Amino acid sequence: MTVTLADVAARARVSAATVSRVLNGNYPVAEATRERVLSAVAELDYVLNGPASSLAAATSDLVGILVNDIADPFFGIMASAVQSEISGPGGRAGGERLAVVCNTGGSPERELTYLTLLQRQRAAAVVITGGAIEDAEHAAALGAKLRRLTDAGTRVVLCGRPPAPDTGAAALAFDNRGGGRALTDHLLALGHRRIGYIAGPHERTTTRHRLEGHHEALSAAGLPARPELTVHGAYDRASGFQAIGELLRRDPDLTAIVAANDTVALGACAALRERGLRIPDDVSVAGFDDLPFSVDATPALTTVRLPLHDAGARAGRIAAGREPEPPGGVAVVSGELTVRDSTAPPRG
Amino acid sequence: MTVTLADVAARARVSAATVSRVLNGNYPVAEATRERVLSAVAELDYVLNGPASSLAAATSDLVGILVNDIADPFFGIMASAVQSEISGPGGRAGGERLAVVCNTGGSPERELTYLTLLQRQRAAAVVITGGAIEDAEHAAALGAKLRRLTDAGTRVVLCGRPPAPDTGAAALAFDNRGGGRALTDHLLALGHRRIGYIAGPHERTTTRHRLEGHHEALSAAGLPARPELTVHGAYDRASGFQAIGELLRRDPDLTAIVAANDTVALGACAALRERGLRIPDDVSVAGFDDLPFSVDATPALTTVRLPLHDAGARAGRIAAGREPEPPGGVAVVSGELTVRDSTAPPRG
DNA sequence: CTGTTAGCGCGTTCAT
DNA sequence: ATGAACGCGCTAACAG
Repeated sequence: MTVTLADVAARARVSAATVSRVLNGNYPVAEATRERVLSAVAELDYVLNGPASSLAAATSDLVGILVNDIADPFFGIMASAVQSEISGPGGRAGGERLAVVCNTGGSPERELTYLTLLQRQRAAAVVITGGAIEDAEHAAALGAKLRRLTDAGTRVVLCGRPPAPDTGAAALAFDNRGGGRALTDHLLALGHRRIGYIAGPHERTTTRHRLEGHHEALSAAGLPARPELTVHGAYDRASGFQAIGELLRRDPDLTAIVAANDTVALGACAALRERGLRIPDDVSVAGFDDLPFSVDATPALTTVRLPLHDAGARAGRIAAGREPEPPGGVAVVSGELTVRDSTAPPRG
Repeated sequence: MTVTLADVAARARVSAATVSRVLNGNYPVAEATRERVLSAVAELDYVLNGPASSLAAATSDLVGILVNDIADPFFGIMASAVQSEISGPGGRAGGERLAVVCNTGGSPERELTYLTLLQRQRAAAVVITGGAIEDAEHAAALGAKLRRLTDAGTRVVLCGRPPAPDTGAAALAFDNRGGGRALTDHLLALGHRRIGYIAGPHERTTTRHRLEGHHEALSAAGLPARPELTVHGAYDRASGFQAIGELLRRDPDLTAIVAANDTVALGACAALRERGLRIPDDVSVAGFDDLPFSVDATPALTTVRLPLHDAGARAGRIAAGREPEPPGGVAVVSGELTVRDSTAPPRG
């Protein structure tokens, strides 16, 4: 029925082992036989059996990518970059590696489930994107799982997430704290003193670090902490939209809003506009990430640019073994304050 | 070294076959032994060997998703939806299926390469998103490849692409022509007569169909064809930005612009603003797709809403065998004209 | 440089 | 309801 290695071997009048060697290109094979094999492959329209190959070799060409949601450009950009860099030397026949994208929805359970599924597939590597969930129990379970993966030879790279010590995983961590601080420093320098903060979900490192940066800036400026000016919500547009109502109720004289990310910021902008408030004349707004649409918002959004593509590409290369891990297994990736038109000095 | 079925069997004092049956849940197993097996699995921290399982069963739990670029929300949204629907009954141990996302970059060669790679993996199904490339040679090669896949038992679903007759592939085709026509009809009804069109790349069904809809509307209104008012470019922001310069040079008195999609439209808006033209006062602009950011553009973008999530979800269910194929293997998915603030009657 | 020999770990008959 | 035996298709020693 289906063509196998043996069929190709027979056609090319060599042994199956030789065909395998030609296909994987790892052993020296005489040019003449090589060509004979390749034409037999072409003539029979032979396609290697991946599962059989992976079984025998005890490793696959699959690279897992864990994301919260691939529909969110924040993750889409990283996943795309990872995918573009994972193929190359080291892979099986042809060096092509396949990206298995797993939407965790930010759920700890699904994160673990997908890691088990990737372990089952004997994935060559796993890239985990996005911030971590700060829950001791989950952290322990995740750490154990990562260790089992790395022990089994799966390369694990954390992209945009703090290091996981003693797991064997490499980490490219975003400097969310520094970015958060730079953003609030910018608003402070413009003269803002009443700043509302729309934070992400509780218990996520990304949320906490960005918020800590905000607080650092405030306290460095000698401003008192005003916890009532921080509201939490999801990393989505609706959250930003709703938060404006709450924040304005708590302090109608806010002159600036910092959002957890650009998507939230856009929701906030929409809510402000709906109330007849002008940006940045009445209220300044800042985001985080610098997603592609942020430059096209009106006014163009002040934000912190995260090199999502570059970080993803590097994670992909590390996952593919094409680039060494960063020294100590950890590299910090900085964001860059990107001032545009949505922030300006407060009125008066 | 690594725990195998046999180890679990020994621990549970049953045969390997029984363990397999428990894990796959396809055969009746006594409740008592079932529990014994499951606790042995837990105690030994056993993880099924996917490649071995796939080899023996001659099928895998992998579902391929071909996209132009997963970083583009147009594809990200569909891929996310596919992914959310592919798990469930019919899959191996646990029913969990994994999504293999392949960025083709719109290249015919990579499209074929990835299909071969998925064939190699014995993928359970393949979902191909986005428009097709109109090249006879490639169409033939692709058709042959699809037929080989379906013959081998891989379910193939085209999502947002016209049917591929005689390949065994199901198709959910977007009504790009109807959407394109509705959009231009809308502009015509507003009174526009000089309409520029920024089309996508040549040789793509999506480009051609949207453009044909545009021409249908013009000719139904008795307007002469003005080929010089159509420029082609990529489906990206830069293309829209550049096209404005070209179109305005060809006719400085254009009152409306139709873009290949929302991303292109945003680039066009930026270029218009840069020239001091106001939208929609001086020039109306319309997009296509209704991506999430389009409602937040200022002014909010008039566009044709494509149910990307729903279409992807349906494609996922069909791929997973959880929903029957549409009658005749083809379903047309309509877009919905969504009028917002970027279009208005021309001045004067 | 090439052939021979063993498995890789699991699913699936066929018995019982 | 359970076990024994075989084979899925390939890679990796080991010879030569």
